[in-house]
Amino acid sequence: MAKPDPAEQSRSRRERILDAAFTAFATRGYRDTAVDDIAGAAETSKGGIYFHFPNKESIFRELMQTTADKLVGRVERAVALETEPVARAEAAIHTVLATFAGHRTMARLLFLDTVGAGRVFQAETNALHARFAVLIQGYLDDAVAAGAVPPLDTRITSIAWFGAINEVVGRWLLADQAAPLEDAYPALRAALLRSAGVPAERIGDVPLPDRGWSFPEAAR
Amino acid sequence: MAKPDPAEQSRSRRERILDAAFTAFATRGYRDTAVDDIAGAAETSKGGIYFHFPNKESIFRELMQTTADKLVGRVERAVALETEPVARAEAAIHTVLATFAGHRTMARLLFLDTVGAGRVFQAETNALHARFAVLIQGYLDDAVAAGAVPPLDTRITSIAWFGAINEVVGRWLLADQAAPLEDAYPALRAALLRSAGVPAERIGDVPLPDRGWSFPEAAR
DNA sequence: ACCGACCGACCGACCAGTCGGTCGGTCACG
DNA sequence: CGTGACCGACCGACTGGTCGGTCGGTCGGT
Repeated sequence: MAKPDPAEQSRSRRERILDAAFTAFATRGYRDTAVDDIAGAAETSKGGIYFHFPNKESIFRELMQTTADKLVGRVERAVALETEPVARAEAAIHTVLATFAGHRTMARLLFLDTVGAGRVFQAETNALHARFAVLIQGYLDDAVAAGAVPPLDTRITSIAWFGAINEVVGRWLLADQAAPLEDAYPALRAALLRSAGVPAERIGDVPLPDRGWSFPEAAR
Repeated sequence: MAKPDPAEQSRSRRERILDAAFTAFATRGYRDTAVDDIAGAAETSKGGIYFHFPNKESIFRELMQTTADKLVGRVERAVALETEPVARAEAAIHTVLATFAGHRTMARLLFLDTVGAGRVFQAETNALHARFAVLIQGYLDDAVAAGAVPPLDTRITSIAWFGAINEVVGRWLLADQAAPLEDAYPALRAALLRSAGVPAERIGDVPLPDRGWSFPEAAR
């Protein structure tokens, strides 16, 4: 079957490695994937891998890069089909969910803190997130029950809340010289309350961030 | 100074280890923290640590547990001071942000995928998140410019959007037998659009999830 | 004399990355 | 053509280093 075909074979060997690494990283995580594992799955050897890549990290980087590119591409194409702003946003959200729904491994690679965490801690983290989400869901359920908020899917909403908070805190943590975390409070509060359907009057005015240097790009 | 005070000294040794581990895990991450590091920082020895803890993981678990407890406690206390549902939600959000603002290490331990990821990948992940957030921010800015949405802090909002999506996908990934990801779309879409101030008419009706067995608790 | 707290040298598993070597092919050149 | 120098792709045993966990031993207090 299909004689070696040297050039093609050799060119595809690199792809095979990438494929194998993709699956391995996505399922076992970066840290728990040994280069030998990848070699095995790609039906090659460690030496073969190090012929094509300078080190383990570069494989991961390339994978992240191209995978993210693929997703961004999809989103941008979907968005381009719409003209009305809200419809564009909807298209973006939908594309992301649809893509991940169809490519679970892609999701794992991109979105899970798959880098490093061993199975155990994945579970640990998961439990932690769940704990907070349930806490939030309780409050939301109360709000719905009290009629302060229209009926809504409190489960998804609470997960979204937690994710939003998590991300805002995370970005703050990783920013080199971040503004005080509390500066984010007004906008975050407003976004979350609105997302749960709290009427605008109840939320009140939200100060906008200073425009004109919206991103500290000047100091360079 | 301060004579040994045997009992107290011995009781506090455990605390010292916990403290040292807390800082170490929060700054270097779980994987990059060697037990010897903790021992050094706690001014004890590896053997001393293994006298108090069965293994490295248990130290981490205990830390996560108590830290989360502390935070949940604060939130619940703050919430208990309010009666009106929306005010309660606000209190919760505010408490979380305020706590983290004052305890950066606590935030790192709890919220960063600090488990395992080496510095490099932290940055990698950060860049990835930023990339998507900026993408979203672009769409939001457009929407604001087009008047489809009232002026708002698009930076924070886009971060929140990304976080929300990220979390929803993440939970779906980790769920043992999750409903199709697309089932989450209507609720997530509605939450996000509302959070950006899209008028209710534009969003339309959102089907509620089946109630009556809202959480598969029955099968046990 | 005994015990509980603690010490630190040591073991063994694991793994990224290296390096000497193989092997199929290719390309002058006679 | 045949052939031998050469090369690039690939192999896998090995190395160097790290790190969790162990274990025989010390030591102060009772």
